[in-house]
Amino acid sequence: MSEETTLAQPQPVRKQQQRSIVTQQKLLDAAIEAFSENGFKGTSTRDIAARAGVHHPLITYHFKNKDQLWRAAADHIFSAFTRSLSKSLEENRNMDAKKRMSAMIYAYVNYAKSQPALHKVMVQEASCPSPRLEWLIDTHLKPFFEASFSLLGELQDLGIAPAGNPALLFNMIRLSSGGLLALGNELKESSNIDIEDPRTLDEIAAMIIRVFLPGEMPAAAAKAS
Amino acid sequence: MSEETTLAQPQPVRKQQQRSIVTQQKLLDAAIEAFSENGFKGTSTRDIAARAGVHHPLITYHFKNKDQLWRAAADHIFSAFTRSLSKSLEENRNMDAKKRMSAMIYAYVNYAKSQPALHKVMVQEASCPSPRLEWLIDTHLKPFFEASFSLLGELQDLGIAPAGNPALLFNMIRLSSGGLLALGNELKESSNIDIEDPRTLDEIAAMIIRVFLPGEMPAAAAKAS
DNA sequence: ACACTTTTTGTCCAGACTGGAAGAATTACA
DNA sequence: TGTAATTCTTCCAGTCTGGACAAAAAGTGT
Repeated sequence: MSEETTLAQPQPVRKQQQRSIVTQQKLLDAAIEAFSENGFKGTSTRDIAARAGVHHPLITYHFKNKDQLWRAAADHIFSAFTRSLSKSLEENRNMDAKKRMSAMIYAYVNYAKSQPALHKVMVQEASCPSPRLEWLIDTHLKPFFEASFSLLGELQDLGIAPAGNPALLFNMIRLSSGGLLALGNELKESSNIDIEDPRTLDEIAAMIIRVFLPGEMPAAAAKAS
Repeated sequence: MSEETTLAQPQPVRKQQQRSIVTQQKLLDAAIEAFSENGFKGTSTRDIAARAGVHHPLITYHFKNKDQLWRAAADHIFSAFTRSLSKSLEENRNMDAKKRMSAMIYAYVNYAKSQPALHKVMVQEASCPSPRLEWLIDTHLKPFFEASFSLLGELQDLGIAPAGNPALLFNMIRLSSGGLLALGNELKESSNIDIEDPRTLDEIAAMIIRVFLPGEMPAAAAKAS
């Protein structure tokens, strides 16, 4: 379920051809782009096919229908996202809680920049309850969120993060990074913030840490949390 | 340009009829709802008309076309929004800077709850540069944003708000309130946050103030900023 | 080289879409 | 009350939608 290739066909007798993998990848990339620009309803399968440089009936062939294509595309970016964040947590396993959280914030900001669709898709789907939204939350968001809540709780106990509902706090962090970067063009015009400038990304991450994790780690707890 | 009624016709010889005003209002409300759910491309004029309980050619009659209807609808909520925030600033003109900013945050959170379209529309339009986006920024966002930047700068000088680019800081505040509330359904599922509960709104506003305005006003500067 | 499978292409469909035309109904005002 | 402007309704044309299908092409494995 969580991997691409061999999505539509039940059990291929022969191995999947290279060109088929390429087509699927092109369709997924195009789908992410299109869906994040125009939402699910606002995107036509023909538009996706055109962006991918491919004939539109190939969508039916590879992904069965528009809904399945959406799921595959969302799965694609969200698993890459959680993979990237898990990796960051993994690499900093031995660091103290503040360093771990900071590293995660940097990872979040960078991934959100490279894939703003991540947040746009959420906003578009969050409008009204839909099977797509539910699937997305259960499959990708919940596990990662719950881990973050507890890490934040830890930081609150240490007096590093401000008090209050950690879930709320986490979502504010999430919006200050992912939500901010999703606004892209608007920020340039309205606030003279250029997210294309790599220094801006560091500035954003640094500010999030300054704002949401203002405390310092006590020397005693600096090694193990 | 900034007011509804008499949008399509050049100069009506007779005054506008009551039923016409009602129809326009119903169409505007329906349009806001529909556009915020499905984006510009994803919304059909027929859908809007159906939500408004009105025949679809009335859109042509009252607003000329889909694009003009979008502009009228956006104008509607954004001018109500800036009006609401200006009122808050006005009422607290004599208070100190922190109180003024706090009041604005409360106003922002409350308006974003009652009109989540405000933020959804921005995210949907921010995807790619569009004449609609530019118009929205120039007409409604920029004036209000610039006032906020300078108020925030003031708070930074007083050591109340964290240091850094005030424009960035302001946008984080904006996303932590408006962006958060736009996620509505998702938060309930993913983070067990119920934005329908009025206490949640207070909790959000209080947390934003705690996080973004952690300093206290110096006694000397408490009266005049 | 061959038969057989996977992948792509071209074409078609029924329904929904936008924008607009034209006439009927309603209302304002003298 | 009569009539002319305003508002609403009914229809149509041309385009786009998601999806279906057969036939062609390309690749696989023996």
